[in-house]
Amino acid sequence: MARKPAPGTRERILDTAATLFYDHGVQAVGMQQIIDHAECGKNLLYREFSSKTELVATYLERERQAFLRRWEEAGRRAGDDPSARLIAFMEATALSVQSPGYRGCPFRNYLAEVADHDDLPGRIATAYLLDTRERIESLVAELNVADPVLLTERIWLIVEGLHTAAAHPGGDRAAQVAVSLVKELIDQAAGA
Amino acid sequence: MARKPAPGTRERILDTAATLFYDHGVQAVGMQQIIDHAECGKNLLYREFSSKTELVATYLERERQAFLRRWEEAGRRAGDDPSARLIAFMEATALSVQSPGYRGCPFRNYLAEVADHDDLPGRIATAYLLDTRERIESLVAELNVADPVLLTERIWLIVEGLHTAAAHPGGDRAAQVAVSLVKELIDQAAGA
DNA sequence: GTCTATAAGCCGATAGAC
DNA sequence: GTCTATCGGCTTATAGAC
Repeated sequence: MARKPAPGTRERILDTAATLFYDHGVQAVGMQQIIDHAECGKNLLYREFSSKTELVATYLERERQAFLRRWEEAGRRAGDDPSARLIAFMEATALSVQSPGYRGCPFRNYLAEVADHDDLPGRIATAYLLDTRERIESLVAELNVADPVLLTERIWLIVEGLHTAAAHPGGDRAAQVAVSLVKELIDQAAGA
Repeated sequence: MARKPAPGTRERILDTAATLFYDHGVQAVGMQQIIDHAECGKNLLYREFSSKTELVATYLERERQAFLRRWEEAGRRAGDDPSARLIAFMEATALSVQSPGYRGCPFRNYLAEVADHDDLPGRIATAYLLDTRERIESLVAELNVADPVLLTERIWLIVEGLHTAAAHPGGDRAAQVAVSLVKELIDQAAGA
């Protein structure tokens, strides 16, 4: 009789790969390296993930799902007020970029290191960016501001800057500065 | 006697490598690919650049020199007023990120795709970031604003965001938005 | 574990200027 | 013929894939 597949193998490989991909970049990590760290055989890895591209896509998709959960949780705690939800999103982002070992946004890093955005990982990464931007756009549309397009563009610029700046030397204060600046822009657009 | 070395060989190879490195990422481009595009032999490339790391470092260093020239030229045209110089820098940056084929800042892309920042290319890239940030800091210090540290952090956040956002889908308006936002922040900090 | 492709880097072979 | 800039193939390691 055949041996039963060990449960959680796929997740364990994916965990290992995700850590390596994030810490060293997708291109710099080889399949052999993942196998060594996951302590599995090549056959097992290729049984679960038919190619490196698929493994990368799964890694990014899992990150995307995690982002969506964080977004929903932050939104739930912030209630119905769109400005509170925007600030909650900024604070959640600020928290994530301040986590130890932060090395930039996985999606932005992927798009920076791989030029071809037409394969599955590239489509997931661009979808993440467009989706996040649209979520901000929707919340801003609920605010009663004179120029919602401008405010959306400004917040998005700060979000992009936050992810990038926090990964660079001297980026320790970026999170705090980004949150306070977005608050000020919302107040300024809504208030006065 | 002996054959004369062809003039401009080093520059031609470097031009080719720079284009490939920028368009496809440093890691994705092999030495053979550079040789094929530059239409030279391996020996010639390795005579001019002893390793790929050195070639990448030379590429980044040349980009850094080009940045310094643009900075000085923009500063010269803006005159002595620090706020005019800051805005001139933002406008020059806005222009560069709107150039066709823009695929992000070469230094930030390098740091995103290579995790080890201790080798020569990594040191050049981080030096560029710290230097640029300090230049902004110096100009802001010349302004009479209540909180120069905060204004510096805010402008830097927008600069980081501009480089990143302009490379992403829907980033067409980022340049214009970044310039106008920095103008507003300077006016707000100095004026009212 | 093995296979093929390709990476970086090295060296014998080639060829063009005197 | 001689000398050297340049070329193309070689080596070793490692990539992805079966």
